[in-house]
Amino acid sequence: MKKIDKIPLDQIMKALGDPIRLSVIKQLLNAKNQEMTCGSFEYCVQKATFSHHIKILKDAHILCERLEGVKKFLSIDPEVYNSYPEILETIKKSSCKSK
Amino acid sequence: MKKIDKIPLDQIMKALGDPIRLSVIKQLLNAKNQEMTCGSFEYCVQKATFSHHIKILKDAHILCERLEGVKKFLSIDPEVYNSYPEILETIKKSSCKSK
DNA sequence: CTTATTGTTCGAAGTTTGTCTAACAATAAT
DNA sequence: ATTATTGTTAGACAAACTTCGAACAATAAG
Repeated sequence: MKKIDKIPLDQIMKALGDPIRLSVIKQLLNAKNQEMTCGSFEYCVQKATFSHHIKILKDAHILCERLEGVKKFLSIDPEVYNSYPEILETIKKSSCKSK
Repeated sequence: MKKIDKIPLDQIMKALGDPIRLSVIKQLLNAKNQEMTCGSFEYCVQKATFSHHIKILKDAHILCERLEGVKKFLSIDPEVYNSYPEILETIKKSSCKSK
């Protein structure tokens, strides 16, 4: 149980350096309550591949989840809003497709 | 000779998702006149490897260069200041090592 | 002309990544 | 009990990435 004091920027950047993962963040920023289930995202790969990308975002502590029965609600980790607000701002403004 | 209308954010992120390359940007942000020669950077890999990372940053249109004899002065592409100022701001504030 | 400086290019080796299909697990609904 | 929904895991594979040493190229200095 190791506490992450601060997520290194290069790991954040690496995790976000992919169109699918960037799209996930963008969709979350536009979503009601800032949360979505895996299945409610729009993506252009197989389910398993998408799950893989979600895992990368969770491993990088960019996403966190909330369970509700069989559903998992994903949202952006509050720590990202605190540590890297400009990055979220940049993604929001970017033209990366969000759907 | 193709003109780049806008550099996609995911490509910027991918290029910056590496500690060496992030360090290059950080060192440039702290440098006098915002420019440095390849040889004046601090890095912990072989010369050839470093050259490879510089090439990635140039291919992503994050760096541009100015020749002066046998030296190449590298600097951050002005387009990055225009399109993604918050990212440079984030790197400047980050604790990624700059030397 | 020879040597030093500055930086790139060329394989090669090993690692990581992205993708898929298939199978699995857990809850919910019929 | 069976079936549907939601999502993960395992195995496989090709493509991309990181790194290195060695060779190369171009200019500058002796």
